[in-house]
Amino acid sequence: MEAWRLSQMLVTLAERAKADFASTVAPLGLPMHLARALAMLDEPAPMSELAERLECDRSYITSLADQLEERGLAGRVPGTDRRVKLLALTNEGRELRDKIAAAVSAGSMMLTRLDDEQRASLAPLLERLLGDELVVL
Amino acid sequence: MEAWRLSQMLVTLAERAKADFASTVAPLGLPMHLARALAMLDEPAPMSELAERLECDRSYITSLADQLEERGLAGRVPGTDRRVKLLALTNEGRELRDKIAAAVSAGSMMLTRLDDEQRASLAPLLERLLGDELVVL
DNA sequence: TATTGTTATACTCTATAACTATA
DNA sequence: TATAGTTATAGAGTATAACAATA
Repeated sequence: MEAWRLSQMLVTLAERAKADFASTVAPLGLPMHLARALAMLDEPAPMSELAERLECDRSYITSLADQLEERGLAGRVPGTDRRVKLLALTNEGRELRDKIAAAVSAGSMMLTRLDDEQRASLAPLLERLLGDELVVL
Repeated sequence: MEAWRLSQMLVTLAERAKADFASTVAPLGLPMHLARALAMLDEPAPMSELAERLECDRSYITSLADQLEERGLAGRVPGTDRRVKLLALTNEGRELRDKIAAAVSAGSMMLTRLDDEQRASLAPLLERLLGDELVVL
């Protein structure tokens, strides 16, 4: 069955893509989950929104936020609704986020294994697979 | 940067593909890692070979083998080298493996979101991304 | 009463190190 | 001495449930 074989490859690729990303980011001193969180903080976002975008529990966002704060990469700022806290990158956080983007662009599997044309044909397929949901790291 | 965006999508897809596979397989009573192991046991294989193919430590294979045995899905059989143990599917294991393949073929993201032509163009790109290593679930 | 974030806790997956048996 | 598998243990990542503050 073709779908079965594709699924097998996709799951294998999933493991590999994560390992690839993790090892690209490790030299910058970041575990993968923090790098992902950093990458989606272009603008301050409510913690509950992060939970949605990362598809994880709110309590885990608390833990991520604590770790980002400890490292001086982000801070909690109050929202207008006083129950809400926004997570916002510090200058240091923004710098690191840019370094991550550069490192991944330079060293990831995507660049080393595919040429321009192949990347161009892969993009719309990935978009389709990801569906209409937000495309976030 | 295009590579950066593709990497972001790929990591997101990685999470989703695994969740997709896991939830497809869950109704059959199997956690994902056991389903993966099952899928690569077409023929009896030394435990150390499984460790290579799953890219994990040998000790973890011991744990997987224990779980497969408890469920009556596979058994350890001695190899010619008496240090080696082969892991081999039972009949029950083979049946379940076939059910998994059928369920994934019928219900996975690959089928529901892509048409035949798109799947045909995705396959060679995935192969390229996976490189020359074994393509295994 | 419903929602946001926090705390405390526990579970799953996986690795490391030390060990046994065999080569 | 080196290799295959096992055992005991530990860590990372993440979830669940109960809770406080605010709406």
